Amino acid sequence: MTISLTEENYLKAIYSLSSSSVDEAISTNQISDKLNIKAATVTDMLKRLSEKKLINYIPYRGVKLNEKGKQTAVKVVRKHRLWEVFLVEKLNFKWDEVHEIAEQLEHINSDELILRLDKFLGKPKFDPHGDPIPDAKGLLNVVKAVALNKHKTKSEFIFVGVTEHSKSFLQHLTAIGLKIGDTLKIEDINDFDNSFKVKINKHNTRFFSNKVAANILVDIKK
Amino acid sequence: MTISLTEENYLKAIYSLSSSSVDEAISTNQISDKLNIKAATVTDMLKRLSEKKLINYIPYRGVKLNEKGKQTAVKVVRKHRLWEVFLVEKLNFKWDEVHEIAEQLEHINSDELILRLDKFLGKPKFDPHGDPIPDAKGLLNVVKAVALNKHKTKSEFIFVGVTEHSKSFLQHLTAIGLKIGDTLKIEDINDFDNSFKVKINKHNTRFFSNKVAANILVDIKK
DNA sequence: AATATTTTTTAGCCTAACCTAAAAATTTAT
DNA sequence: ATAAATTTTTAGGTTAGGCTAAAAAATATT
Ligand SMILES: [Mn+2]
Ligand SMILES: [Mn+2]
Ligand SMILES: [Mn+2]
Ligand SMILES: [Mn+2]
Repeated sequence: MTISLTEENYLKAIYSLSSSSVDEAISTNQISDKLNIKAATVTDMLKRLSEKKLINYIPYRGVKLNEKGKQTAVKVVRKHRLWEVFLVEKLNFKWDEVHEIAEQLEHINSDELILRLDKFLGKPKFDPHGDPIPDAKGLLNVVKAVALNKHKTKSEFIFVGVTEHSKSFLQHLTAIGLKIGDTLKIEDINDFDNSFKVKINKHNTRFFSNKVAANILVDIKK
Repeated sequence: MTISLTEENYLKAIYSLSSSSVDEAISTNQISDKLNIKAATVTDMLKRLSEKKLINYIPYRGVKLNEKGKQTAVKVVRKHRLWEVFLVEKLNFKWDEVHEIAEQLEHINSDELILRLDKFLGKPKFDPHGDPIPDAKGLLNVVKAVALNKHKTKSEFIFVGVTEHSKSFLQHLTAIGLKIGDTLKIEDINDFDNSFKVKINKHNTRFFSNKVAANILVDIKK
């Protein structure tokens, strides 16, 4: 039984929606919004994925991935993130340029290729956006990082990832001069608009809107 | 106007058929045989490619690529061969393992990616099977190599490529111990079955069936 | 030149993956 | 507990890319 590119994209979407709302069923409309595909079409596909035993679908009640479906989705995510590492580390793309190309490459079907690509890249644990790369068994380092705007303390943080992957957001961070691994220290939070005054690498002071801060993931520096 | 994966495969097939019979129109049946798609389906597609101004198609008279179609086909070939070099040179695949994966990778759509991949690989001129890689402008080193079995002389040759790309043939050459770049000297041609007795790199004597010799391309050693 | 064979096209069908409009089920508000 | 609003499904349509069977055109044989 073969899984089409389109089916892979539906599974990936359901997987991604599931990880933000743990253990709850995903609705037709959520998938429709995420993929920009009309709800009626999504219903069609859910029936087909259910037929193929990749999901548990109850009409009107939503959908969950089963083991097979989750495995398939995680594999696509693994491929996506490995290819992003390849594009940045080996071909010198910038982190805001790789997502669209990886959207294509993630559907290339060859286990041997993933295996060798992973080895060639030195078995990376994270992609250029700080997202964890599932291992060959589908196991994934859960990232316990928290968005910068959830913190109020003036302690030091390390910038470990982003939750938004749009070109404009990533380019904005590059323009500010912020890269993954940088040290961040909250110096002030403005009462008026909840914007952040932050010191980067103990050198440069920058201001982040709350929206920017909400999409920056940090670990507390030890 | 976007060109689908399927359309790319038809254009590539027509291109490949054209290079063996220069300047003659390609028939519906030739394409049907090459792609293992029924002739009626091919006719359908030829009408569509003609609509899209990628080919010159005259019903009952066959088809030729026009400039646009040729350009598209050559670009797919360029991508295919660059990816094969990547797989062999960087990921250590064997030359008989890469074709199927390259059949997928050749459809990844990103000019910037081809550009950077080419640079990363050191702008290679030939793929692992000795096939020339078209440059960014679509220009191609014409290979003037001749099949070994066309030669009768006992002079020395260099093995520069293969005309057959099947796994079984390539594995056979590997088993014999023959690699691209090796020196070949015809020691004898058997009257009975036209098989070749050949010395490889002045060391090892091997016997090639005429069919094998027909698929080995050689240059005369200077 | 007429007939037989081969090649190609046309006609009619199918499936995957999309769509819109309408109906049905569920959820929310009164 | 109804009624209104929202969500989801069903019904019917489209396009790309495949198929088979039959018709038409081109080519080969007598
Ligand atoms: Mn991405
Ligand atoms: Mn990423
Ligand atoms: Mn190949
Ligand atoms: Mn090749």
